[in-house]
Amino acid sequence: MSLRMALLGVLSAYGSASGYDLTKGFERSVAHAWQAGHSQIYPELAKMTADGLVTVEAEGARGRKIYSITPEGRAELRAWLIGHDPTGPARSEIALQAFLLPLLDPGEALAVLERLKTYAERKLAELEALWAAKHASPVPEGTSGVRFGDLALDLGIRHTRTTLQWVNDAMAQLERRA
Amino acid sequence: MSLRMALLGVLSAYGSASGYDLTKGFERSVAHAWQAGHSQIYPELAKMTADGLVTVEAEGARGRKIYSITPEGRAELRAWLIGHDPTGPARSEIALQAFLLPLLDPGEALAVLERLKTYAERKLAELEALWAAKHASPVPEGTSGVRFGDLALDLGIRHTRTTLQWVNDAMAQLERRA
DNA sequence: GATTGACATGTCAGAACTTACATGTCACCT
DNA sequence: AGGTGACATGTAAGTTCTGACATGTCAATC
Repeated sequence: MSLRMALLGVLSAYGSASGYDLTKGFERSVAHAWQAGHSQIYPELAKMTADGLVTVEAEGARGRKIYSITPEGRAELRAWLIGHDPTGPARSEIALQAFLLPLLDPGEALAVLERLKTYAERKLAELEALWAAKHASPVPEGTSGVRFGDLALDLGIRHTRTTLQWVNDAMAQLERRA
Repeated sequence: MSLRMALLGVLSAYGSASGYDLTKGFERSVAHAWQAGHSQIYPELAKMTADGLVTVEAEGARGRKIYSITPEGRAELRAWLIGHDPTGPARSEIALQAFLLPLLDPGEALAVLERLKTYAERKLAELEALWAAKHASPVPEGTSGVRFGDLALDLGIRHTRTTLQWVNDAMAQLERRA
């Protein structure tokens, strides 16, 4: 269901887009909130068309199909946003490795943490670059006067910063014991 | 693969356990890092037995099967921890709703944020209770001198606090505009 | 003696997801 | 004219995950 809502949402923000656009859009903007490859997106768009949530507005060059959201699609999205109780992320390999870390001796554990740190630093840089790029050029605003995706991006940046701080503290703690 | 590693890890920490124990253990301790229900755990244990990573050490009352990790299992787990590049969480309904929030008008958006806040508060209370419970009674330490799962739990608590702070700031921002 | 509820293990259908395969268009460069 | 690479859409096989169904044991309560 969530993939559906993500697609409806991005389509709603873009006005109209092709499956290809949506795939790229996912890579760029929604990636930190929801991931999906084209092999998941194309079939889902077909199903959503069958369900009347989106329509093929036009067919462009190179077989390009331009989708747009229907009133039913808009209604479904609204209902989900307002009525659905969301859950936080259920699976994180980082958290899992953190969980299992005490199985290793301090030297090895430190090496694993070092890698987690690299990961977090790279990710933070990516997200901050995205933020900077977004705020350099004007972007459509939503009904609430907030730029589209800004809240989620902010959340992603904060989470990544928290991870980074955690990894630093964990390393310091381990070094104290070694 | 990650489910496998989570099971090997918990088994390694517990010494030995049944599928039922592992299911409960997942609910209690690893839930914030990796989730799995019994319908996933039982078949996976069977496969792991076939692959020689765990063995049925004994069969207890009520058809209870007690598993323990084999040297091969231990090796596999170590190799994964040391060699596998982990990824952060890929999907979060919370982040997705945050992303889509600008589709709603300020009043509705505020209501959604209110719900996210409740979610984060409840989760934080849960995790902190878990922490308190763990630190009230002695728990086996790992090789690195750190209590099992403490690092991951700490990470979970920090992430939840970050989410809570974010939601408060987002609400304040929206209220300023309304 | 019957019922309730935690203990305990499984299967199955369907949904969601990943990875690889497959095909073709169009613009630009050499 | 040929090659490269971004554009563009799909399919298929296999894995993972969810939610529901199914079955039986044992201890304690009523």
